[in-house]
Amino acid sequence: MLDQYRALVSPTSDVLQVLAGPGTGKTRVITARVAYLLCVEHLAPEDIIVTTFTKKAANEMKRRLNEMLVDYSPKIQLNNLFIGTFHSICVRILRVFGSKIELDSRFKIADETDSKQLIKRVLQDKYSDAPGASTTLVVKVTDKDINEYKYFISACKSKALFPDEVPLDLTDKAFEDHIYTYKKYQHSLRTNNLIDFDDCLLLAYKLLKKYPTCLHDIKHVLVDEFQDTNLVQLELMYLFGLNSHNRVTVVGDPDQSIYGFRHAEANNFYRMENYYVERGAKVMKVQLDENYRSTSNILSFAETVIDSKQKSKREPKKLKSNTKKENLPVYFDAYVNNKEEARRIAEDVRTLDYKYSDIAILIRSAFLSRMIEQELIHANIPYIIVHGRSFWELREVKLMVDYLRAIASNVDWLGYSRSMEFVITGLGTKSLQSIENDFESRRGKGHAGNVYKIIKSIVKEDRKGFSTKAREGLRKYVKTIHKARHILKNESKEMPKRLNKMFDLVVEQSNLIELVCSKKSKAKSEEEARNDITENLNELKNQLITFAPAEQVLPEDTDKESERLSEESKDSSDILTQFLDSIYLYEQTHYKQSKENDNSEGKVTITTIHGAKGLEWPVVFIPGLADGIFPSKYVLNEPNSKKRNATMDEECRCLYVATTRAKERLYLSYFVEAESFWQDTEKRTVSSLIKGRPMKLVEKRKHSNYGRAVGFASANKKAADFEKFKSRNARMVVQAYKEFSHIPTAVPVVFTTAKKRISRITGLNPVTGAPLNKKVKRKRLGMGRPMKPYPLGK
DNA sequence: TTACCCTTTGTTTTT
DNA sequence: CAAAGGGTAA
Repeated sequence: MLDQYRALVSPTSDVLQVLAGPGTGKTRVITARVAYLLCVEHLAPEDIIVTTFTKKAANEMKRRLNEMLVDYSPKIQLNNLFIGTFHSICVRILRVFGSKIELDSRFKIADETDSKQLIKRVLQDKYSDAPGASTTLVVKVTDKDINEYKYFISACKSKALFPDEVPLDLTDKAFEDHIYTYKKYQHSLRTNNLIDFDDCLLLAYKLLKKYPTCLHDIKHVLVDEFQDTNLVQLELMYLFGLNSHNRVTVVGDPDQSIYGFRHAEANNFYRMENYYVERGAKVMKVQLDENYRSTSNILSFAETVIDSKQKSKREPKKLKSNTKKENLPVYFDAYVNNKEEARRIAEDVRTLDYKYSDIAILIRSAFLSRMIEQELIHANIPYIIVHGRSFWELREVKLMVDYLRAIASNVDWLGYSRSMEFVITGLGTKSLQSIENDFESRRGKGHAGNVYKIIKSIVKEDRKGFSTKAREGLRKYVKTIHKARHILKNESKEMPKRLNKMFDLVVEQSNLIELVCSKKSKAKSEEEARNDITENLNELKNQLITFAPAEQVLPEDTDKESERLSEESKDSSDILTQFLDSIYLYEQTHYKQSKENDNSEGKVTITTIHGAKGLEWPVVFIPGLADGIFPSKYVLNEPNSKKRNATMDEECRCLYVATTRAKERLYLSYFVEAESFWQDTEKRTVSSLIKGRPMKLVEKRKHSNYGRAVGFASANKKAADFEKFKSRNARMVVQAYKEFSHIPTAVPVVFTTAKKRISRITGLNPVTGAPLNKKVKRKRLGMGRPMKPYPLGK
């Protein structure tokens, strides 16, 4: 408590670093500090920048501030507080001042799919432009290539390096090639008037470096979760604080740094200290180590997870537990397979004397939720699952968002091309290519370029080179866009109503539901697929019409701006643009709930560990503690030992974060074998994160219903017979042929999935032999994103 | 040039 | 199971 107070009133003219272990009241300190700045130092809300890790954290902080200040000084306009993620703050700055660095302020944010698509295109062009390349031979660009370049580019951007500034790496033979690709990629982003995630930061950095006075009013900068900042973000923090004589407060915990894969560097704590000391500023450090959250058993266990290697590198820190709860042991269990594990968790959840909302299941990877959901449903336990991105990557949702992009912009080629390709039959690769060439050549000649106009003229002039079908489709497409824009401008109605009408029109005119339905697999009945799609679209519509744009307004750039904004009806396109921004900045969260009914018991939470950051529950389950899962197989298979050690340390910290979410009860477990439809089963061993740790605090439970894998031995024997066949399909066919020989079936000539084949030939269920007409009810399980959700272009 | 059928292949974490 | 890639018929 004393430490918290010291942090709070530390002189605001000094730089302040708060090193706050888990559960030590970090959020409380940073919120109180903001309140202090507002009330005691009388700073205006709009003169304070607060960066948080997520939008949710920002809202939570606003809520707490409001609570604190509502009686004391209700006049303070909290809505003017400059608060949000680094990304969203930077986007807001760029929308206003972007023109100073030749950025069209109507830019859109490119998501992962967009940027991969563009990189793919750049690579393809590079290969076909190469001397001696055959014009007919299409070079295959693999996903692996794309990811490699993407990673390289992202790493550069995270270090605030533009293509010309990347230091020459003589050890890297492909260096020039990488830089070339980086350059070309930037160029193609600009052509589409897109900026990618990293650009949000990089371009804001470029802008502020050149014109630091854009933010001349800022009097204090606060950064939460500082351990997860990367180099650009650090540089941005310096720039934000430039006009306030380095009045900066950062809060974080190096032990909880789990975003290294995003180029975050906990080292920033030291970098920052040196930077300010060199500039003659005084750097105050406050360490919080009194834990108000967890029992001492949980804390001691957590410390053993992170202990050994990492601790020697930094100042020792020992958390002291300050809670009066009963000090229960940490439980650790092994199960035969993931189904048994999930079943046991469900049983525990049901029998524990806690509200469901007090219980969380934290998983390393999203796909692990599937089995757990299944068993929770089976046990009739309500749950809520925090979807990261999967909802936004559903086909129908992405498609609709692409439509919205096309409506909001005339130059968003990716939005146009993807929605057109999907919706218009008869319009294929070549037709799209010719439109794109047209667009790019016009853009090159100094014109702004306008996809909308181009397709409109194709329709009007009956341009050659397109089939009748394609032209008819285009005509309808243009009409839909036109009508949608018209509805948005109709000022006699309120905005939500306009949006609603516009949305319905697009869905209806594009025949979107039927189209998506026909391309979905036939595993579900058609009616059900249609219901799913409609439901998802309704969810999207709901998000759109209830969307409230951020209120914080930056002072307008008085230089020139706004002439071109005036031609487009500002508010309607603005709201779409802002909505799209919020989607691409991951500010829109989507929850999936097991059931509508809201009993007082609440719901169990399922989330990834990364998504659990900053949260706490009385009861926490951490399943899947087996090598290959947690730590993930990518870490274990990393050939470069230096990298492997670094990522392994990060896995340790990840488990540290997970365990310290628990207040009273902590259940750890793992399984030997996973049940999965398509993956060959593989035996697993205890996670090396656990193995070898002092386990005196841990208790293994004796179960009455320790599960068994059914028919495991015989399955193995059979599988051995099929070894000689190379493909899995071949194995399946042979296996099915043997196993289902009681069903009258022909020897499969073509290798189709065996079960599909048999059911098609016999009209019988391949497993039971029963006639095939019962429709099985199924729910979409799992919060993992749909695997590769959307066509990545040709 | 596009549509369609078949085969192969595939799960980290996220602003 | 779900989606991408490859081949071929129309």
